[in-house]
Amino acid sequence: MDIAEVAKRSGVPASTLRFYEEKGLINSVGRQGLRRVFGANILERLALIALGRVAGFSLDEIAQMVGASGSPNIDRELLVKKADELDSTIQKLIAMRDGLRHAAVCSAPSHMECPKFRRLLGLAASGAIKNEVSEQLPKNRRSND
Amino acid sequence: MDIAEVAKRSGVPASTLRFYEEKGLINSVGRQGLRRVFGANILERLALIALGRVAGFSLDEIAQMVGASGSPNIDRELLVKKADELDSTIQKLIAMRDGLRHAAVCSAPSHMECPKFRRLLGLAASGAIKNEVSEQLPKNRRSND
DNA sequence: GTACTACTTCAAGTCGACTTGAGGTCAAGA
DNA sequence: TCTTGACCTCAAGTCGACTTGAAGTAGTAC
Repeated sequence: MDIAEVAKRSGVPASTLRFYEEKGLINSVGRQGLRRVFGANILERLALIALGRVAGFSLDEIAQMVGASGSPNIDRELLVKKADELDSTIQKLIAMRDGLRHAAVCSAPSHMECPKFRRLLGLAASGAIKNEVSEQLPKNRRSND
Repeated sequence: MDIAEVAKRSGVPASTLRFYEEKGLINSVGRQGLRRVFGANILERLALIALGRVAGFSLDEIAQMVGASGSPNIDRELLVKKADELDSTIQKLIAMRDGLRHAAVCSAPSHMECPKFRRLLGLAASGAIKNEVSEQLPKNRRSND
């Protein structure tokens, strides 16, 4: 497969594939002239990378886990840790969602006068929600536009 | 309150407070010489901003909602929309968390040979999880270090 | 044999939310 | 009075994950 084929099949832009290769996240099986040639397992590898990104790993972390070569040392402890982090993120987002949903239908003249909203505000202010959440997820990626 | 006081009470660094003021997210009630003087409601305002950030609003969006002045036009429709977005984010994170958690205890010799892990991989590859999630949350903020 | 197109490299730019640094001002304490 | 230290402004830097652009090359179609 050439880079365009991989891009098409995976939805990952060619520029990103080159970038990933440079970072050591993927590699091509060889070249045809100048052009990279990728093996079939590249798609799986890209899926693995996508998975890692969604789970909140940075590209560097992912590179460490999957190495430059195969699909080896995914540290099980690390997985548990990430799962736990995700869990606490989820809890916070649930609190947020419920708060937003209530605020949307709340009959108080202004949100500031709604006790539920104020409680939510308190949560945010106290930092109960604040950090961690933002540290959890990868940066903004706009859908391959 | 001077800026240091606000910083201490809110946990928001002074540099960030200046930045927020510049952006029109907050304003001081006046000056004492050069120094900004903030009213008591600044803390509530900052909480509101923190809340917005956690909910996935950008600073610009927040600025629009809270205006430069008081706590006015928080658009209820927008709240519902954000709540829905949060909800779908939550669903995806839950899938991720469960997948990670399983992978951590899975007895398959390599993750690649575990059917559950491969299913998760498939999800990530298909884009079922992929985007939106990353577009949901604000950028990385390192806990005021 | 030449035009075309899809690839290549490498450097630089982008985005959002801040932080950092240089250089300046001002009120209070020794 | 002089120094200290907390504040000020404004410009520039940072971070991660890419994208974009310029300039070059190589395989294919005519």
